[in-house]
Amino acid sequence: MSELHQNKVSLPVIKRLPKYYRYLSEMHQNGVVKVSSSELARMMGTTASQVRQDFNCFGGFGQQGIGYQVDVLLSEISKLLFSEGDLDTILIGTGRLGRAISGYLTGEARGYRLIAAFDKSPKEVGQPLGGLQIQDIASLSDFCQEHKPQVAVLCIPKSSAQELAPVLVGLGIRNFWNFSHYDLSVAFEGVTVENVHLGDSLMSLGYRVRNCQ
Amino acid sequence: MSELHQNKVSLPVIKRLPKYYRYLSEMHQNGVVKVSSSELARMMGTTASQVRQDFNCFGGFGQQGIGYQVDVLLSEISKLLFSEGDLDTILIGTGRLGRAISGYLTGEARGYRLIAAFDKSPKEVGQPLGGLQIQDIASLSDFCQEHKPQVAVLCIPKSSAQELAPVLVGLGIRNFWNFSHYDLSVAFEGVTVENVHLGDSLMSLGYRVRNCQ
DNA sequence: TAGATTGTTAATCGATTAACAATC
DNA sequence: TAGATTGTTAATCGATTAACAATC
Repeated sequence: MSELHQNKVSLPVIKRLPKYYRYLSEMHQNGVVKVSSSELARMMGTTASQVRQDFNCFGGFGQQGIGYQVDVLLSEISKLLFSEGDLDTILIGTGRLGRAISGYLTGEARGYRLIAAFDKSPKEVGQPLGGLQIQDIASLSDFCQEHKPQVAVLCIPKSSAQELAPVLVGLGIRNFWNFSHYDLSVAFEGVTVENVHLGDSLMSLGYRVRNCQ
Repeated sequence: MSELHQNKVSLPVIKRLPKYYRYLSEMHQNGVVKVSSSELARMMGTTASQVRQDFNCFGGFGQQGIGYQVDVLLSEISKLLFSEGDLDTILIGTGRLGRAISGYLTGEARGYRLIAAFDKSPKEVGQPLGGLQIQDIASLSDFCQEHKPQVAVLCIPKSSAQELAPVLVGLGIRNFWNFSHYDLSVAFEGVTVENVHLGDSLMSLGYRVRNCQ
């Protein structure tokens, strides 16, 4: 039963896939061949039930009585995460954070191709950034019409994001890695947004530290 | 009924507090005086029920029949998030990401005081970083014994995090803002960890883009 | 075959949403 | 008072965990 019956996978499951990928990659590198749901659960700090339920969202990856083959599991999850080639991606905002993220995208990340970076500051425009040349935000429209990027990474302040979001959506971009503190998903329907709200993250840590939770 | 009866607040609620804080700050700046749970819910893309349930984890912030006063709500939530002064914080790892985060901590973030930055590279050690001088990781132990930092920010690779985590925990640090791909919470009990796994975030976005969810 | 472990259904748990009495 | 809106209890929904038949 190895075909995918991935009708509608819940967000909690999707969010766990990368963690499975990390642990399985490591095991694979260490030459581990076989793993059971309970071993994997113990390593990852979860339950065997959850591991099996999660994998069964995508079809049967294991062998009853035996367990899971690490390479099979890894390649199936890789297919889910990275299939169909790299995603053409543009970066908006080349400040400190934008530059760090650009390095991450080009260097370590898998499944994405950074094809352009934009900034509105004349100081930034024309500067090199990881093999690319930073472009003026004014040329965004032309660029998108020509290259049809699939993903935009927003490393800009809230106010700029609020301004730019309708433009980007209007240009056909439907997927966002959003570092701005503007809530894209509240304003736009049918758009896929992965938020990295550093401020929120830090505040919720602060709450837990101060209130001992 | 304005006293806090905050026995044990669930993580989903805690994670929503920063978002309330953001929206209420903006309203406050715009001179909005009063808001109802349904207005706030509509703005934030949630439900009035959830807003009221959330606020009632901390006690009654509103007035029946009237609504909530923006300034009361904002100051109550600020108390929850930022009370008891700034948290002494150290940064481990001063690469691209570490530098971006350091700027964020010193510049924009509220409730934290960055008191030291460490790196193991001799190239980094001694360099200035936002008013501080980067220290050698070898002096971490002495520094912590003297200054008792409460929070460590980990901007280092997985392997370094794996090595350093027991050291940091041994030195009494119990709170982590973790950008490394090492799962601290799996290995250590009784430790508060806020993860920012950029790789995981990007992969889960990739899944949704590729599988149209 | 017996033991192990999956795939899958059922039970539990917790979070969200709805309902409504309290009250401004 | 009547209308509005909270605080809080009850109902629903969904995710996690447990149980167990299928099967290697």
